[in-house]
Amino acid sequence: MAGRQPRVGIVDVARRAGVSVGTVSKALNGRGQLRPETRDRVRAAAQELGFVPSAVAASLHSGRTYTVGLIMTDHHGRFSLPILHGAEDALGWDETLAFVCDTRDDPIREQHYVRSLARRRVDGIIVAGRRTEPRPPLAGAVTVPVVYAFARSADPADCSVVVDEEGGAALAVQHLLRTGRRRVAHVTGPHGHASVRARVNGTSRALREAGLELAGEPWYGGWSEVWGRFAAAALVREHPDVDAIFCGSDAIGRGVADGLRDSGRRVPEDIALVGVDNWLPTAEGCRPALTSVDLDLQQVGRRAGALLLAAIQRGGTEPGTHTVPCRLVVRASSAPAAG
Amino acid sequence: MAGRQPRVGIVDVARRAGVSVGTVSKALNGRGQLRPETRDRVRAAAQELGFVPSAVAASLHSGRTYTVGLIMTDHHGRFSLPILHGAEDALGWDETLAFVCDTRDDPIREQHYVRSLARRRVDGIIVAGRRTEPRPPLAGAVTVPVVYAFARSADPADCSVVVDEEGGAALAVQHLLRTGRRRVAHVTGPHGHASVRARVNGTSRALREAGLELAGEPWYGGWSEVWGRFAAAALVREHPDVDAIFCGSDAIGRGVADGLRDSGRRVPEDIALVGVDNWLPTAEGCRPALTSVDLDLQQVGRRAGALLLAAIQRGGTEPGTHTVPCRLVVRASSAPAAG
DNA sequence: TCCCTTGAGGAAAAGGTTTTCCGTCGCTAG
DNA sequence: CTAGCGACGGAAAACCTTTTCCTCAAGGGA
Repeated sequence: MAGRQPRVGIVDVARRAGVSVGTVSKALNGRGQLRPETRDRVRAAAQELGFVPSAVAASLHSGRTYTVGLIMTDHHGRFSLPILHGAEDALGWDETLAFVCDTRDDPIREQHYVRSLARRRVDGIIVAGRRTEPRPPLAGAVTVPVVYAFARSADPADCSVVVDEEGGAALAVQHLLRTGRRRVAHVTGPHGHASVRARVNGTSRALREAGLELAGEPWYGGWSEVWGRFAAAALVREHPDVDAIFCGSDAIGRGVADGLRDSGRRVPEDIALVGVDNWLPTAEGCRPALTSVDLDLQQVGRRAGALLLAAIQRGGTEPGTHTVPCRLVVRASSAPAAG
Repeated sequence: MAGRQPRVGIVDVARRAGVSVGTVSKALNGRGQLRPETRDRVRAAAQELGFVPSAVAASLHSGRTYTVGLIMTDHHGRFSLPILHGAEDALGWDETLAFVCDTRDDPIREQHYVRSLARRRVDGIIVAGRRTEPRPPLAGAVTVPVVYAFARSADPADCSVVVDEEGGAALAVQHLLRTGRRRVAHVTGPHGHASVRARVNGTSRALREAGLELAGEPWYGGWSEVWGRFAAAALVREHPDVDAIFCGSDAIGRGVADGLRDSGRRVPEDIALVGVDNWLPTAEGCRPALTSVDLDLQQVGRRAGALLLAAIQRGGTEPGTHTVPCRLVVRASSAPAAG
């Protein structure tokens, strides 16, 4: 199909409508002073000819492309796609389109993409990180506004939007306490991870505020179900009186749920569970369905998009790290204790 | 940052290097006849000035934007992201950038995106479907080549790349037979789904070729773990002698695995399991890890990208449906029966 | 009656490259 | 000595809109 017909341009429309090209532009964009009848005639001509104005030419003139780059580092898109959706919402999805660039964790590739985006004159760039470790800022002289989302830039002079992970952890723990739990343990990811640290802090803080403390040390491990299963078995052996476990991820949570069942503990009757990520396939596949802290990445994306838009319009981002709160999604795994 | 300095253009480079703009263009693009010394001088000037050529202006001239649209309909990106990766590989990720458009399953939105892409003069469009149901072709007069990936277009005159689902099912069954299984059952998704049908067909064919037949009817249900668990329990009751189950998805497979364990059957000792999708979080989280048919979507994307590229260069796609084979990824759930 | 104002639409510049077509210079060969 | 050629690089058109003046005509007020 589409046998390379020579594109119909604004001049063709002008000829057909019997007006000048300037008039066509005005008619189609609702600018200038035109008789309604002329406007209609032009619109009709454009319609009949199937005229599609070239955003390329328009960009050349206006200097704006209504285009942004989204640099993502998680190839599965679990974090970056919600961010993209939020950003689209904020930027006006019918106005601004996004180039999605998956760096595949290769700095060289990332550099390439940044250059590519610069050449294409994107209006701005959103960098969507993976886990919330601060990341090195984009290399090279970037001449457009950049907003880092989810993973903040290591340079505090950059503009970043992050999740309030500590607050999210507190939310989880407070919920567990409200359901009557008192002996809360914490099974989480690798020691040293920024988000692991934040969650430990939030957990401790919430417990302290309630006059309690963590049951044992946090259990550091991986992000996997296997680790969750293993940790659950060990945990009930070491702390048989635990009645709630806050898990650093849904995968861990699901592993813990299985591990507890294997150890003869019932969830939530004996032990309540809360995870993090609210990742539906895992949280809802869990037995029982897993209460989870939703990082609200879409909101992160919206915020990032709004900041980027402001930066584009004003020219230049204002530095600073913006924090978005988490939400708790309650499911069966944290139903109040029977007793 | 980026205090809206007036962009350095090719004329600035020309002035600095003491040559004309045409010469700068030639020097930077390695075209024309230039003294090496001139070339170097220009390159140096460009470097010093931090000149970044505008792809917008270049596109305006050449008519190509080195840009494609990727229309996706699965917001989680489980299918479309691998396709995007493959497409990038084929299109040259350092040449061509992709606008990613998530329709959120809204035809209006899709239309909007198509128009948006047309205005931006993308060189082509890839439509990445969800499950492999044929989908209605893009609405409106699309003037650039379109390739449908994963879900074929309902219009056979379009160009589509799909997975050989039937072959994939056969692969799974043949593998089960090779490990010594003889009584194979099939638990799958909703009756009527194109991919469900294809997998049933592939299953029957492979069994027939081995002189066997399916143990009972296929178990139609949903794509969820819950369905898998339920089906497993019912299945062992109704067909106690089954020694292998081919599951229509990894989620189902995982549910089946759990259901079997609950029913006191061991996987793989008593019953071997194979799933479809090779979706790591599910397949590897499964106990035991689930052997799975990998749809090789990246390959689908590569193929689609290659076809699109050819169409762009020649102007117009050649119609037809292209099929990409699946791969089997063997894990613990299908180890040979002990006996 | 004449000037001014307002409404409608045209002409042309601008935006940043690429590319084609020429011109010039320095040589070489006849 | 001159025609001709090769090497190098400049001038300008082309790509497609948008936007800023401008012009022209008609109508209104003094």
